[in-house]
Amino acid sequence: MDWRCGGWRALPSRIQMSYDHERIEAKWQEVWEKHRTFNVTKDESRPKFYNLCMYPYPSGALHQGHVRNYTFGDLLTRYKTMQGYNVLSPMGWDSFGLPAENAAIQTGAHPKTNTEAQIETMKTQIKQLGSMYDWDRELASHDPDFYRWDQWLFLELYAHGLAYKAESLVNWCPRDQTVLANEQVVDGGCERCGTPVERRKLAQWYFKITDFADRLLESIDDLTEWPERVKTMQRNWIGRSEGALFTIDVDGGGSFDVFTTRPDTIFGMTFCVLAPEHPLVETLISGSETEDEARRYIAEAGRTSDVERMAEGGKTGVFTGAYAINPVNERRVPIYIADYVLMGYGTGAIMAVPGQDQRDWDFATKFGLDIIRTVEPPADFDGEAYLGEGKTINSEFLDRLDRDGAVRKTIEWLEEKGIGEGTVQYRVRDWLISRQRYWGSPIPMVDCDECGLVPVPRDQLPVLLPHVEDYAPKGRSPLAAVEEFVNTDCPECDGPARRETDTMDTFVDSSWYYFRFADPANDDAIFDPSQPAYWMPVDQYIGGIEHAVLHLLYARFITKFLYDRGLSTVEEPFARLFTQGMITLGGAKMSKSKGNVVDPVEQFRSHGADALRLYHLFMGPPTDDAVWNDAGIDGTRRFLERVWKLGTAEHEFSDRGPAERDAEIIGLAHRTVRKVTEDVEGFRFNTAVPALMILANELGDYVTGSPRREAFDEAFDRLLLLMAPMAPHIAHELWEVRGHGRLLAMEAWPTWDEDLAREETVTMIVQVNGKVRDRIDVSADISADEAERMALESEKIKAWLDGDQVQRVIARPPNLVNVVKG
RNA sequence: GCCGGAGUGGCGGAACUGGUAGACGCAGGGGACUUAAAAUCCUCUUCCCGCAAGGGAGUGCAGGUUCGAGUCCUGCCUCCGGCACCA
Repeated sequence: MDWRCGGWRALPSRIQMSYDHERIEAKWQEVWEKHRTFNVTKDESRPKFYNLCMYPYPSGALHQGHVRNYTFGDLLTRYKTMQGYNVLSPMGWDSFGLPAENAAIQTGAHPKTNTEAQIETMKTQIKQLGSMYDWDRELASHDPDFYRWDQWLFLELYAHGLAYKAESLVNWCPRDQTVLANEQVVDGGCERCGTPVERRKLAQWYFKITDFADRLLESIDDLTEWPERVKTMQRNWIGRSEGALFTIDVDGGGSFDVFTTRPDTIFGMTFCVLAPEHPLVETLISGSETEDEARRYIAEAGRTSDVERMAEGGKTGVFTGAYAINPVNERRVPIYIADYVLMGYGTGAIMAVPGQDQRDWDFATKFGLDIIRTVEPPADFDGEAYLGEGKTINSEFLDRLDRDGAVRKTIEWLEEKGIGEGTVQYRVRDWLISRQRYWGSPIPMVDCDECGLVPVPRDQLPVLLPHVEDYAPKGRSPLAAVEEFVNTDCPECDGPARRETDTMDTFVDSSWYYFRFADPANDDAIFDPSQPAYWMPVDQYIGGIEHAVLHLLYARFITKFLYDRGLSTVEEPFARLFTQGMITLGGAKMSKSKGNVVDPVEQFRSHGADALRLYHLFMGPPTDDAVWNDAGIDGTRRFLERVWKLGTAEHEFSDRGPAERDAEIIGLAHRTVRKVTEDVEGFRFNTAVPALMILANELGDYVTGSPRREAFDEAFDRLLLLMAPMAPHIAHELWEVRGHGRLLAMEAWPTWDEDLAREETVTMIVQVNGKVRDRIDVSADISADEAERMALESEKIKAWLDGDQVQRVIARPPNLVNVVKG
């Protein structure tokens, strides 16, 4: 019989009770908000769980990436709440920054007006998704109550020598008209707009993240619940290299320092190279015969971007006319200027060893310089520079040593002579945080002719961002044009002074906002340390992989700083990190500019938030990119319709005694609880949803054939409990319809009984020589001997054996028996 | 170049510590219901041979280990991501 049509009959009073998702979703969103289920305070009696999704930039329109993110996050909030945790799930807005400012420039509305309108729209949409937050803790980075503490943090870093202003070569985005941090340059272009960056020499503000490089690197090992991929990216970014730093004298006076990871090859140095921007260059070339050529080369190098330099292919450079003395053997070698040596790494100068370095080899062959091998390559080696292991040669006191031995001995020698030492270099640079843009937190510094740079006293915070009508980018901060902002009194001497007009990188905001969520309304301090002492670390952090280095590195740095200041009890902010994949359509990430956006708000109307949430959970492994398929959401909607009918139909229950099929459906329900619990713990939502579907489908069959009410109730209620974090609206409605008094969200997460979950019979497969030849239903606790006997008695197996000798029987009860014949 | 990750039906994807490859869903074929359509339901759906019973092949390619390999090992190919003239 067709259970969905004939196995039940709808009562007249329930005719209006079709699955009306719009009514149900609006109803429960209101209930949850009124009930304040997800508003929390410190509660030492329960274990805490801080669950956080990376706070969004308020674009004004929820997109599928947000939906995916918040669906995962909300699932966990609800799941952990049902498990009895005190769950902190806050939401806020990354509302400062270029996107907000650029959007405002396009619409003509002021960034503040625009941003605040967009926050309201997005908040409504997030609520429509049914995703629950403690809105009492809402914060927005453009709010003076928030950015005041950005400024406080800046001053705290400044006071401890970790914020400084310095002039150096920086990355400049000509389109956004501002400088960028190294982390914000991707493939030589601006992280936001892709425009190739230019190099400019400018005075800018930095946070001294390099002081924390070793700690940031070392504690990556403690992040056991972080994806390996992200940890690798951070390790690469920090880029630790062990080697030696030593001084090389210039023949005729002067000297420069070089860093090398291969001090063992020092006897192979046949020339030296300085970066074009190296401070010694000017001295070396003035008056030399190659002076004009060198000046042209330096000027050219200054104009071209890093991308262009590398695209050129081949090495370029100019002889300075000067010579250096190799300290180990007094050999006189030429000093070149070449742009393959970067001023920003190491000392901006190298000892060139073409025998063991391919870049130096390329340069040496192009300029006809000597090549000396100091590591013996294998006999069959036919390459150019040899980078492998080998015996040291042509190196006097290092000869015949292996690499490690030669490295150690060279460093000893340098240290004895007092000209060098073993050292460690990091690739990571200090974090450039000043921006020449309007929509950000003003840097709380004052420049006084008498006193120099003076920090704004903390009781004068916040330095309010003035209202400006003309905030279009001009290459310097729009604040510089606001006289009443710029002109101020020096906090030290009361004389006339000028305010710093650059604003802070928005990654400063996001580097500590998760602390503020623990104590969001504090007017007296960035937060009361007792609050994060309870809530931190974030137990689960969820967001996109694009922040693998940027935000996640900065946040780790600031947390370590706060830890050192005694403000944080944890040294790492995020205990468990989950990075979700993107949603693609037509082979590209969904974006407005590509015109491949599927608007979630439309789907709230057409399919409902629950169907959309389930589809996001179902569509594939949460970590992987997922291809959007319009028809996919039809499938999860159909599933919900079936559950709805199961929950609202009047089933014809039987008053017969318990039978095997009752035990089967209850067993399946218990197995489903086990499966879903394990899958949720392991972030395998894509396999948890099918488990629910199987249970619902089986329940559908069950109710058509004289079901017992007790068995149905036990199984179906478990289904609703399992669905509560995934499709919360429909689950709550059905829970109520079925007469349960308590709010489903407050019920305990279901448990399972292993005895009930155990399957009575299983299908044992019987193989002959590894090929499946028969299937036999057997008791789950069958013995190996019994399994073997049944297999050999099978008619099909006898036919396959065809009288041949049985060599061996492998029995793996209850699943498999393999009969091996000769 | 270096470091990660991944290749499974028409599609998204399942497959515990090596043990029924293709769960679940989508799409498609056939059927029921309907005046009809939609919706819903039933059923089939990896490929090849066969009327069928059944057989054979099959998880990027080539080998290997094993009673047995999507899973382990070796060597390739392809794709994706990160880093990259970092001394």
